[in-house]
Amino acid sequence: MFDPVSNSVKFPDLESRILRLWKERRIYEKSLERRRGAERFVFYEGPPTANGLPHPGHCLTRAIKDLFPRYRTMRGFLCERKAGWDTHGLPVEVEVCKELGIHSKEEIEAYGVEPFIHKCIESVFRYMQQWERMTERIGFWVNLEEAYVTYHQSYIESVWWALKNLFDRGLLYQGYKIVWWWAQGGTALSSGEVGQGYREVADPSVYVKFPLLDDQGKESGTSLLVWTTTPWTLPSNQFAAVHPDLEYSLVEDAEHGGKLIIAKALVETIAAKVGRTLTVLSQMTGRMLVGQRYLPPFHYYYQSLGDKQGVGRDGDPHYIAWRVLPAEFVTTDSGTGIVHQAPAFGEVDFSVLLEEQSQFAAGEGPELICAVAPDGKFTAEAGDFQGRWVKDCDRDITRSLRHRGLLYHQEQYLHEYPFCWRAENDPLIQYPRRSWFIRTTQFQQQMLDNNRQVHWLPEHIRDGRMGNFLETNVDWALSRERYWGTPLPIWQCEQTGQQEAVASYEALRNKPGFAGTEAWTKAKAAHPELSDDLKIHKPYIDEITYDSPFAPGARMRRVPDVIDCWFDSGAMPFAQWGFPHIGAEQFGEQFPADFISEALDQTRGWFYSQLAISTLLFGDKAQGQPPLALTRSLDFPHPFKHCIVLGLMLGEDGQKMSKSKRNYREPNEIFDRYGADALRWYFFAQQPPWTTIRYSEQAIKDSIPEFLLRLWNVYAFFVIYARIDGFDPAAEAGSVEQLTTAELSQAGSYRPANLRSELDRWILSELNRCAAAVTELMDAFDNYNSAAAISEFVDALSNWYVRRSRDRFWREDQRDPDKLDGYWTLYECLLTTSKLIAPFVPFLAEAIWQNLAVAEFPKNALESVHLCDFPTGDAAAIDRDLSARMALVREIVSQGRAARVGAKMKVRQPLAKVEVILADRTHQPWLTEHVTLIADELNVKQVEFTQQADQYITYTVLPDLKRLGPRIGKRLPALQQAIGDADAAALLAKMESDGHLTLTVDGEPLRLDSQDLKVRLQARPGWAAAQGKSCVVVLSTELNDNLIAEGWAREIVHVVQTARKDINCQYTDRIAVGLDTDDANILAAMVQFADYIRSETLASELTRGPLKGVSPTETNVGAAALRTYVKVVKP
RNA sequence: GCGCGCAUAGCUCAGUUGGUUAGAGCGCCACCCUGAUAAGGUGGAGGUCCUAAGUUCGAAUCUUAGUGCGCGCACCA
Repeated sequence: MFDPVSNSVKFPDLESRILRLWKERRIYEKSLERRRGAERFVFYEGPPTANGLPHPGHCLTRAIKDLFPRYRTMRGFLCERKAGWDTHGLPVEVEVCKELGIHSKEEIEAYGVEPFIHKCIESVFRYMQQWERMTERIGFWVNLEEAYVTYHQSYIESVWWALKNLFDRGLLYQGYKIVWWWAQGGTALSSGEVGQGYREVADPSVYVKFPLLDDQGKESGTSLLVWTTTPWTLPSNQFAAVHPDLEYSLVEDAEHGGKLIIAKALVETIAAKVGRTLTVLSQMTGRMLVGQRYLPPFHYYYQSLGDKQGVGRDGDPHYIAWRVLPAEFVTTDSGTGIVHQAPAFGEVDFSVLLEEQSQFAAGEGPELICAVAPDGKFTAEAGDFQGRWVKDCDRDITRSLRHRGLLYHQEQYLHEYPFCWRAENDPLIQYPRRSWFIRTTQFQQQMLDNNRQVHWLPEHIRDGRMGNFLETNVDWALSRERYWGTPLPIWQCEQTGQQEAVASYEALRNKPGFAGTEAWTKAKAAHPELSDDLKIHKPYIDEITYDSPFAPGARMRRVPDVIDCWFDSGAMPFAQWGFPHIGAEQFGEQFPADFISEALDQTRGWFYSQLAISTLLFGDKAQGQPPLALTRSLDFPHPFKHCIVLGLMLGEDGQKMSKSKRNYREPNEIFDRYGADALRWYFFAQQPPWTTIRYSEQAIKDSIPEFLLRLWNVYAFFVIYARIDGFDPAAEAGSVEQLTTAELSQAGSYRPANLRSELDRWILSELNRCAAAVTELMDAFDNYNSAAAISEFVDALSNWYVRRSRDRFWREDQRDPDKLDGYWTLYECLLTTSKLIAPFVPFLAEAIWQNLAVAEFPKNALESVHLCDFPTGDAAAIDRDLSARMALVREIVSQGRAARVGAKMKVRQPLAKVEVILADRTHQPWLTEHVTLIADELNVKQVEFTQQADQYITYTVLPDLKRLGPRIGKRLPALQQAIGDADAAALLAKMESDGHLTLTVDGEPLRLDSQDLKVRLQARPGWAAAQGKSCVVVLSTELNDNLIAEGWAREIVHVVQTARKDINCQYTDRIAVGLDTDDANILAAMVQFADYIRSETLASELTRGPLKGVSPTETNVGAAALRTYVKVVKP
């Protein structure tokens, strides 16, 4: 027996009950158990960073990550889902710093690295719990107990193994490079991280004079005009660069008093900027300027090195700096065409220096000039500016230039500039630094090849965003001079500087002379609760030393760096298992992933880091690189095959979601108000997942009545009547499991579909059509169109099948075969729908299944819908003709209603006749046999399909362009003209009689068959008619006494039904009705249709006049007053 | 500056390989139903498919250019 169903359902409450059920009965575990040994569908969880609270955008990611694994599990695959947490790196350190109210590295050091690390792990742990709660609440089934965590020792050792592999192959190297440097944080950032922090800012932009020197080293009176937006780099100026082939002009600015050299193309622009006339004195090419010496804007280095010369490779002496150099990259897009070179603060400038150095004999060339310390403050070499943050000095530097007459012009320059992605107020600077790099550029082509094999959704990511990113690949800046991260596993000989990589703690312990474990032992003794994973983190790991294999007596010490946390997450395909130290079997079984999904911002993040690491480590079988010990062959793509790239979710205001703007609602509040299913359905059904999605609370709310509640009402309807009628499938069908058609058909009263009514066969056909479509779409990762198909089916079920079936369920005879057919049909539809929606809205699906299957078959039915097989549709049950026909019926009814509205004829008033004119008469014979349905819906006595309908309509005959276009192409307009000129009715008559006709088009005959022409109908004015795409419906509005009387009767029924509702009748209550009116017509109708009124209203007594002790309902029927008395009759 | 994407009804969004009358939901207006009922349903109004040029017999759809928005990239000196 089914449990009674509340008709005022609260989805959030229902969901919490389901969550308990899943947990208590371990349904997720059982869903995997059922598929043990089956083919795998491999899913990788991109680890969320555990350093902040989740917002609705994260809910979308988790919902999509749940949808496809659930679906594939129901389709028979084994899909294990291991949770994961990204726990290292800058984000965490920054969060902890905020908490401690500190910022710089000095402050962290002063606080103490050891307690700082302890804070980091605490912070991560806290956020992980928040995320776990959201994960469970949204119904994301994932194994949280065995989550991989990037700070775990086993995980780190996997990463170490990978790094050792790269190191041993010469792919991990230390280089002196200009990096994007976070001065306050004291570390370099990867290009991926830098990319996350670009912001538009206004910087000072200065035009500075560099006075040229003559042969004697005296000022010549002419200056180079140089532009920069970073005045703070001027003290470190080393060269000025010009394009050798560019034209330059010597100009005079009379007012400012001086001769200047500017690119010819920019003279006018600069004159306009300063608002003065620049008189051109002469022209020259850049080549002619090359080699000239100038006076730099600051003397800090110049005073000691200005006259210094070095021996060039040509054997001659050359000045080592402050000369004009040729450079191809100089353009006239902006500035002056002469570029200030501070090699310490620009990658290109630095390469200019290297090039220049190569022109000198060893040790003779220019050294790098850098007046800025790693903390971003000027060094003692910058005199007055010493100790000050460089960006703060821009103003004073400009002032100094002005005082000395070197500032020619100053303005604000609006441009994008990178800031630290985690410390938003810290601008990054380019800075020379020795750091560790992975030689990814060497594998650029392989990465591109690998990427090309990935099935990206949407497709354009492949060659677009991802492809372009790979095309501009640079070596991965891996090291971070920070604290909370995977330590770089490289130990260096303190004597020779030689290095080696270590792949595990075990390997380290086996080194001769291994020592330095005291720090950890002591910490653990003082804080026994400390996680053992900290043992291989800073600062403890830094204490570990061992005997150098490179020099007797020397010790090996670890380099101090930790690594980019993106490398951590990118290593998860193997590191989640601890591969290769442990977990080789799991890795072999679960590599590569069939499916991953994250938001668009992960293109340069997790998508890239995975792809890069995998390509470098595992290569491609086809390209001959020996794969590591894997059970699967290693063809591209790996480590993932299908990737859904989610669009970013914007806040309600169209802006990026941000905590400070509060332009979104906390996920928990959404769950409490609307429920997880409502949110999920909104995600899946509102738009394809890769579109930028604007958070809309209203749309989430709407998914309840539009879908969830609509289905719930059908379900509630079924249960209400099944209980009333004692419909009890379990009494008839014994051994069931998934309640499939085959299983249900054991029941005695279950009749095969072909014996059931047209309506039953229709909805079963729709059901199977829907299931087949959803299966095909979901196999192709198309959740949007799947949801649309399901929604359409539920609409058909609710608004046509149930509505059209109601009177069957009201029949007295509980064993009426047609009634039982209805129950079986609706039961099957609901059971199958529950399975279809299970991956999408798992809570509602489960609630329905629990009642319709489990409560009814407690011993036999599978205990959760999520253990069932996904319904793929039975082709034999699909009847496309029937679908088309029923669609036509629905259109006719819809047009009939429109015609009634137009004629102001309410549906309660029966009409004698409607006439239907079809544009295409293919289905007319069938319709003729099924007119009762139409008659009933439209409340008419007779439905006629009219062929000779000229009085009602005009025909327009149109060519079927889609058919004819390819065939006759350019002749189409002439054909359209010819058809337009001809008499439509005559053409149709001809077509009707001959099956084809021939028209003269462009002087040539053209034979058309019936398929080539389409008919459009238009209702003539003057009739109560409405026209749709494929039919015109004409009402006969003439009434006779009989029709009017029946109309009265229906009015009476309406009034009585309302009264039933007013006195809160149960569905099955019998009533006594008294009607009191002076209107003879109504009285007559009451007598004439007494039986009808009684049966419609469940009235056992129908009398004229008042009922004792009952207060009447006063209504007007037409012009007459009617007093209605209703009371429940005790059985 | 370069690249990727987006632009359709008041709002949120669909629109399948180019095809005749461009759809849905919400909102609005008018109604219906009353044995799923603090539900349900029907109809209507509402659209220069961002602009312009082009390709084509035919363009919301394809091409090019432009405008606006989002995102990304970086030799922004």
